[in-house]
Amino acid sequence: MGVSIDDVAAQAQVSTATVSRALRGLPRVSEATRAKVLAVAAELGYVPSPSASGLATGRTRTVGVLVPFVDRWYFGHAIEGIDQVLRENGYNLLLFSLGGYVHGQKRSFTESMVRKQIDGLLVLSLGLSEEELRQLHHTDIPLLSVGGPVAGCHGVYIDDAAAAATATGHLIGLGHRGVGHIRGGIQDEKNFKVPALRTVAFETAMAGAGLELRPDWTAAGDFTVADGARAAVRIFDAPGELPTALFCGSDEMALGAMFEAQRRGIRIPEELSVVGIDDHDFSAPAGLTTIAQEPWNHGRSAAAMLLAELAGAAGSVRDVLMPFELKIRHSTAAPRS
Amino acid sequence: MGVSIDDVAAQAQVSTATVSRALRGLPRVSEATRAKVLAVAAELGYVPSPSASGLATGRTRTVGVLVPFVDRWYFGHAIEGIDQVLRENGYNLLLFSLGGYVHGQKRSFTESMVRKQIDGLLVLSLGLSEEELRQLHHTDIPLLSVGGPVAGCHGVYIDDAAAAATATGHLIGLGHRGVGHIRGGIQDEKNFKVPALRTVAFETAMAGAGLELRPDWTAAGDFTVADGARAAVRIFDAPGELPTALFCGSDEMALGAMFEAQRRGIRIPEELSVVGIDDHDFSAPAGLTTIAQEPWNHGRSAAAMLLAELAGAAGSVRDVLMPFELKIRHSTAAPRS
DNA sequence: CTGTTAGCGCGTTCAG
DNA sequence: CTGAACGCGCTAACAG
Repeated sequence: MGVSIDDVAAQAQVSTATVSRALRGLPRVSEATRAKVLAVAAELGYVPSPSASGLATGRTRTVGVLVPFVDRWYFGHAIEGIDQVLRENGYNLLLFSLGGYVHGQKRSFTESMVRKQIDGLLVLSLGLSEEELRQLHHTDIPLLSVGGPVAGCHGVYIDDAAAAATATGHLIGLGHRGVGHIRGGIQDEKNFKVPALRTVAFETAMAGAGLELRPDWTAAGDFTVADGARAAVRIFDAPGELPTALFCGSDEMALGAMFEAQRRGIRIPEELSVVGIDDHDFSAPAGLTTIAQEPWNHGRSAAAMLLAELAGAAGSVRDVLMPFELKIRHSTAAPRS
Repeated sequence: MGVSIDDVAAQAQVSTATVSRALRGLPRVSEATRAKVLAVAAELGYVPSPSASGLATGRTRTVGVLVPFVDRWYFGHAIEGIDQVLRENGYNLLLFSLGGYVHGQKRSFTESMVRKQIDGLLVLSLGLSEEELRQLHHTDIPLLSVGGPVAGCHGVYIDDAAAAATATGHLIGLGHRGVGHIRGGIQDEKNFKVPALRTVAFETAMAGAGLELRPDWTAAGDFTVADGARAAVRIFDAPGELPTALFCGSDEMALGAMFEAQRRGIRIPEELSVVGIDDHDFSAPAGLTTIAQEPWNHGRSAAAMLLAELAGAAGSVRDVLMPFELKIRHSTAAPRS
């Protein structure tokens, strides 16, 4: 079954040490014998055992990716980007998903899951508890966050406050004065700061323009379409006049609000402008104005930095701010009157 | 740094063999010494090295998951389900994504990626080439497909033909006679049969009802919203009358078509009924009538079977048909006149 | 019930 | 430039 390095060595009539050196492109091997070894290895279909080389070197050529969900827009795309550069460099991707809160039970992530299994870890938009963070740092493997700031480690993400401010500014610039808000973070996941950053930036922008924050025009959701629709219901059902615009903490929630508006015959953008953040795959087809970010590039960038660090370039892992861009489509316009 | 089994053995004043037995819950260890070992291990924060035990046992407690994309509805949810049961059983999940066709270059999946790294493999809705399949079987690790039939190995998925027939039947039962079709599979991925199964079932159902298949009412997409919208453009732009209903190969395409219809002021369901397959997260909020399937359960079921097989229950891996259900919402109704 | 002894397959000194 | 020998950390077979 398993053809090992000894088989190759025997067949090539050299020692296992030479095979090892030849196959890994190390110097101190004559071109002749290297060619010979390569040929024999290929012929025998030899592939080194990761377990064995892992044991010998202490490195697994595997990086862990910790995510709260894999089935959400940002994470799916980020993982895709990470996978690309990992694979390009011969690294494996070990996935750890917390799967939201299955059955209300939080699945915890512990050092033991990581111990000696991975060379580095990418943490996606996830607030780790102090305890978990401490354990992780204790293992001394390189750590990097993607999608949002995580206390105690560097990360790659967009400036969420600036993004939210831009979106809000777009609405205000259009002339809107009654702006509602569907914010994220209803679940209040520990240390996950993105929803709060966007919320605060919105409120600051509104205050800066001298506009009122109306509680009855504010609702929270957990970043999903369904929650966006539910939040919209609460705002639309509030007594009195409706806002002329809605700032949503994520495109999914914005889209949910649009569905609800459509259900009620509220015309967009004539009666209501809606803006989100993300540039979800559905946003362009739906004509949603939004702040675009590219999670796959966040993933690529983060993975590249982590690999550089693993390759020995200490200090490669640092904070990186990714670009975002306002994409004006058909869901926003100047208010009616 | 790494506290090894020897450290535990020394500290507990027993042999490494005893430590190994105690920690793995094997018999032939007195409760007293087992407790002692457990205590010491906990105190020292000992965690076995996967590489070492992998080398010794030949098993990695890791299963590979091969997907065409991770950032698509079906796959993201299926992976989530797989991850759950794997984690519950102490297994790791090694992810291999083909990432669609990055830069037009197909990333190939080879035996070497798997060699000695995983104990089993779950292939998600992916047509492997004959060559790849042969290589994989050659490694003799258990193989199981999820989401669609793959020649040469068992799988868990829904009866796509029946699902498509049910959706089509719903339209016909409502009285529609002019039914358009947005089908999947434009990319024609090798061996990926799901789009074709749904397409054929639709055409058979139409023929069975004595209804005409009009080429100008047919368009193809690759299962995404954007493509659904594009396909709808082609159908809506066709000269002559429009169909009164549209059967779509996936919810994403159905949703794309709905966006395009809305853009043109075509009212749903008054002027056009739309039905899809999947029950995508956006479908309920959008009011889309569809055939619901639950990919996370497909993943859970497949992972469970694979684990049973790995646990020694030969024959555990077999074909399983998962349920689907017609969910009537607001996108379908009887035709106007 | 427990300890001793071999490897598992590969990387890595250190001689030559 | 090459080979022999040891060790990585753990499990498995065999004694005791």
